[in-house]
Amino acid sequence: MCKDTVIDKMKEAGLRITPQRVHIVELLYQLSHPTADQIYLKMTEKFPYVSHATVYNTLKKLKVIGVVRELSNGDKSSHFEMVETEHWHFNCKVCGEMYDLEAHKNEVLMAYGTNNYAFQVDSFRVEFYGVCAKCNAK
Amino acid sequence: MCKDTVIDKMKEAGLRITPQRVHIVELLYQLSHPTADQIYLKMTEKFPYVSHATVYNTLKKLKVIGVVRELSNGDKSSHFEMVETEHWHFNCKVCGEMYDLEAHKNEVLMAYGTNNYAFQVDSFRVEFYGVCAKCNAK
DNA sequence: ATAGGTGCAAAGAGTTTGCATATAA
DNA sequence: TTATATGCAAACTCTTTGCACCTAT
Repeated sequence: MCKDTVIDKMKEAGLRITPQRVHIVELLYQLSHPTADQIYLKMTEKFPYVSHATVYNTLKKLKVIGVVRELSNGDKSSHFEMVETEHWHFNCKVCGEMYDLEAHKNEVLMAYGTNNYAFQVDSFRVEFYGVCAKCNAK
Repeated sequence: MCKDTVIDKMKEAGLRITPQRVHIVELLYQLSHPTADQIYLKMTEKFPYVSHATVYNTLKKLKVIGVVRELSNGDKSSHFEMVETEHWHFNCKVCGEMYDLEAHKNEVLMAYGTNNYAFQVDSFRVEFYGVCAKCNAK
């Protein structure tokens, strides 16, 4: 999903396309699953008077219309990323780094349950997102 | 992993086995991925003067020794669960409910990309936990 | 005996809200 | 034109911290 598609979806959803919002979308592509505050800090380079409210508010709306996903792994603050269908992350319990796994996917899968790989994988979980049976029935 | 195994791991890690901590472990089994505050509230039934500090502190230590995992999906507060190797959750974007998927796993997998199932699956992600290559090399 | 845990209260951090002003449509 | 977004500041919620007392080992 490219930037223009995201902006189209925002228009469809009745959201206004402001320069701030466009830049937030751009930063979501540029930065690697940033926190709200990381986006805020980058924003200030282009919009020195941007407020936290704008960043949080926009991220929340992008999430509601389904183009952004909020991630957290028990760090203080949430991370955000553009929604793509398949998603793989590796979370290091030592340094707290969150890796995107497009490149390392097979290596991590192989590493699961062995000690012979650069990544040491202790466990994994799978998260599905959508509408549950109960809400679907309404 | 049963309660006694968890308590053994706590001893091995040099943690003291207090009545409060035993009860927190029990509640982690009884409740379905509770928040810290849900555990705190249940605690007060047995320990009327328990403090938030005790609950948060204990959950953190259980997490560090690897028997508890902290989950979050952008709700205000984190959810906690006992670590088991394979983990599947379904997160409903309408009601916010988090379902354990042992029973529904196949149904959810089938539902991915179709409209013919009770669960409507929009996307998924996979989270691995362990030690990254960089930290492993140290 | 003593290192570590508990309960209390206050502080900290991230996020949200209310409101006046500004702006996209 | 006008409904919506922005920026500011204050409020709110979740989590952590400091400290005196207590307790598991």
